[in-house]
Amino acid sequence: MSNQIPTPSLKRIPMYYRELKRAMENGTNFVNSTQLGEALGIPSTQVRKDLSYISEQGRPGVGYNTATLTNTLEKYLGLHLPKKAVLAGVGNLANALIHFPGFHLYGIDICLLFDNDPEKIGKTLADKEIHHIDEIGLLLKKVKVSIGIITTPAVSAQSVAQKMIAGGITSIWNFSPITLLCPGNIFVLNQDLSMEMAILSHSVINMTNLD
Amino acid sequence: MSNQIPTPSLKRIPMYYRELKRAMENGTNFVNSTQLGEALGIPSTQVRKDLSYISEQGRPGVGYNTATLTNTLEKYLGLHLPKKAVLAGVGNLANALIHFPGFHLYGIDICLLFDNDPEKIGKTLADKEIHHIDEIGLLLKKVKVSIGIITTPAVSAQSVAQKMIAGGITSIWNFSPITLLCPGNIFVLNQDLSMEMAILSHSVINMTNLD
DNA sequence: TAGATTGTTAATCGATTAACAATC
DNA sequence: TAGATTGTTAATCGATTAACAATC
Repeated sequence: MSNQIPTPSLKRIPMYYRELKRAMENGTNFVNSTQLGEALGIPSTQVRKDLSYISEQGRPGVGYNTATLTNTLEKYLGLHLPKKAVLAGVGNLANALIHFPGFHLYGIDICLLFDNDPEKIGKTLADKEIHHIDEIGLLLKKVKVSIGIITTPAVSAQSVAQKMIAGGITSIWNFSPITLLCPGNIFVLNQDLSMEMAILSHSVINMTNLD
Repeated sequence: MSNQIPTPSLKRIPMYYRELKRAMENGTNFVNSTQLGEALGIPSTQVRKDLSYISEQGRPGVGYNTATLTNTLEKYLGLHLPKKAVLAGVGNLANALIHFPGFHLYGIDICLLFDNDPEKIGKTLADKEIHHIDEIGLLLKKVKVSIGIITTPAVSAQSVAQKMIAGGITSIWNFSPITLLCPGNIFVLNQDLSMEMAILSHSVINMTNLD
């Protein structure tokens, strides 16, 4: 029963959530599928369809109660639950991520940092000590961590992933430019920014090519 | 004729390119669709289908010439052409992006930085001066820039986008947590990391829920 | 009640994939 | 020639959307 929501729909749920939070801030008590859709560039039918996978809380003639729906989506996405993460590869990207307010807002706590550069071991970033990657197994025995963030160069990524998985991590956010080979029960979210950059490049070419 | 490649296929092209570059480094002269597919977790039929939108360079019984195909994809994505970009919102994320090697490798040059914080104006990041956002129109008259990168907070993003568009920018990489309202001829690539974070959170919940 | 909007069915649209003739 | 792999057709699968009865 748990997973018959289509992947494209699932990926839109966070957008609805983001928009609902904004509606909350504006003091809007009810939103309808047309309003949500227009704010996000999505047809209202699709909004209703997507939400129907999760809730049944819309009121015909009225719309969705902002607070109730926000809460439902928050629960569905698990944002209300505290989740621990570790990060490996302490470079500029790691620095940006660790200061990113989103983690805290979405219930994710980056509690451990790792690197393999002797220069960095023992130093801190955002008040968190940087450990040697070889210590990850030992340290993960002490805390239950579900999320691993990989911001290492390509060459280290696969071995880091394996160490994380050995330590009990089940979800990986992979910023490195490599396809990780992982067991099927591990959730891998790939985020190689170069891939997006290439699409951006393509868009520039095609802009000038036509219309 | 130019755009009948399906969006999902287009999004996979950069992955093929990345993998081909790796094959080049390994000195592999030919790759076949099965190899490419296995490296990326994609069925070989889909690899051939995707590539067929762009090239017709595979040789039955042999596969694809690594160098030739790399070159074809590079051209298709426009990576070989120099492209100029500006960035608005000089925070931690901007710092990570500007030091990201990908831009250079993919032919993108971030040539101008903008912010609205008086503290930052006149200072430099990676040897580039930070200008006030209000100067963007003036400065864009001097250089032809096609890409705008928005790493500002949500509240400034829409107005920044408008200024970029007024300055002749046609492709926007939007890291801010807001849906930009832009004319239809502007290409917008949204990259709110919170959206991915929410999916990651959801994966953690569903991991523990079942199997 | 009249008007508005939901949730869902069925039709449409589009992407994936199996299968195989063509060809190196 | 025999074996391997392409490019493409047609079948399948899955997502989007139009339409509308149900309902607030």
